[in-house]
Amino acid sequence: MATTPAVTPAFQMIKDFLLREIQAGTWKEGDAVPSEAALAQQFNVSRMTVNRAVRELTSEQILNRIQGSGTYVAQQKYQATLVAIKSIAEEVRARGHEHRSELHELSSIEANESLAEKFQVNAGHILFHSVIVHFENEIAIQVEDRWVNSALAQDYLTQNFISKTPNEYLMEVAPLQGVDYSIEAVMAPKSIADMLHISSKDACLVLHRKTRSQNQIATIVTMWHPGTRYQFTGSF
Amino acid sequence: MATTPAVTPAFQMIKDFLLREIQAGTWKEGDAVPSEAALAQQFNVSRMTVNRAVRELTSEQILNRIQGSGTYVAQQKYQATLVAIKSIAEEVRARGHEHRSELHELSSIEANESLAEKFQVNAGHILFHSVIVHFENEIAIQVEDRWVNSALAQDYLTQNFISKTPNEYLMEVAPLQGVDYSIEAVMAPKSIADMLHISSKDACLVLHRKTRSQNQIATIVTMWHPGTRYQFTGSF
DNA sequence: GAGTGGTCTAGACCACAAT
DNA sequence: TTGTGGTCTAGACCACTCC
Repeated sequence: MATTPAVTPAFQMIKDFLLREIQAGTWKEGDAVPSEAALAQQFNVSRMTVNRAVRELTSEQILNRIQGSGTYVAQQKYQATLVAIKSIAEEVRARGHEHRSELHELSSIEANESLAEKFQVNAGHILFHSVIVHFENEIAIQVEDRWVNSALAQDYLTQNFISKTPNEYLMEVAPLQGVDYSIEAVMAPKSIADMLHISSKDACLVLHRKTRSQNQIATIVTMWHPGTRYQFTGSF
Repeated sequence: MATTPAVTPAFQMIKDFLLREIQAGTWKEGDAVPSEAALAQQFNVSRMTVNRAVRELTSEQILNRIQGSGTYVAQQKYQATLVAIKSIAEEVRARGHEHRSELHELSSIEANESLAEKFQVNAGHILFHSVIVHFENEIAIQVEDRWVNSALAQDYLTQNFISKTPNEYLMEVAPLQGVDYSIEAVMAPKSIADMLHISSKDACLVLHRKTRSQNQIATIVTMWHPGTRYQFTGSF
């Protein structure tokens, strides 16, 4: 399944190259990437081959092209879909509000059977666990209960989650491959209700999310939101 | 050769042609469309130009290509994203369960100011209103409270919503242009709780959705789900 | 005017499917 | 073996942007 074809087409190699360099930060959002002519020379292929690579990346919204001007790295697409990979801190700040977080737990633990199964690792595999409460203008809006695969984020424990959220840190060290999620409404358990400063009879909007990176399960997160003051929105 | 002063590029004309013929039913799902060589001859263009048209339609999931075999019309595929435009009936049946619905209200009404604003129409504009409860294996899973723009679905009131859900009907008469949605968790109001056969203290997962079609607001729907037995899931 | 992307050609060789 | 798609070339002309 994961076997690479014996021969990768030239246009694909160019796409891979561009994606790699963008990921590596060689060109940042808004920067111009090399012209078709330059890439054609660099890869020793015809311009049409480069054109295909760049055109496809453009249709994938990785690049923007402006005729007569050049090709540029597109703005990172704020996850179009509902389940924002975008950090909650960013979201709050985007609304012009103040974001603050409280770290309630940060630990390392050997996976028991249940966790090991969820992460598709062996029992005993080291996992990191953090519990953080996020505030918007001093009002609690999210409890983030996160499990992290140590194989993908060795120094998770030494992070300072007050200035940089786990999301922001993990996006850096483990490029996202895919996401599974589910959303449900439940009554808040006492522990969660306390952290959110709501009654345990109140409805919570709960987002479960599992992210994959480098063909492993990277994180499993449960986010609890007070139903009365939080909602997911989106459009397409 | 004679450079075409084409306002529309040749590859785009070929895409349009194929889309039109598929829409018209010339080729149905699974049917083979003409080969690249045949299209090149028909449009008097080079094979590469046809290739681009067909390749793009393939990446748009309109067509499937099988090397050595041919190009085929793909299966119509519905919204992959979370907020399924897919009807709940279809979803339930896909799980191998029985779907049943109860019509609790079906009426025509002149928009008051609030509704008129939401629909971006004048006050007094005719709107249709339906309230339907959906059951999965005789367990209530959704209350669907729907407002419909009469301009886009004149015969909404004469539909038999037991055999065909509003969703299914509307998808036919008003091709979807876009969707806005939000999801929240709330305590069930008494009227909703009764229809779902839950306690009014229970958490409900509520999906608000506004669809656009033909540059108008087509429908505004609120879907109430018992939090304990319903969740949204997805991946990307 | 130089540089960029947008499009197109008329061939070519290959891998794969159907026969 | 024939027909199909998959890829690629080495040019070309055009529209547009930027200097």
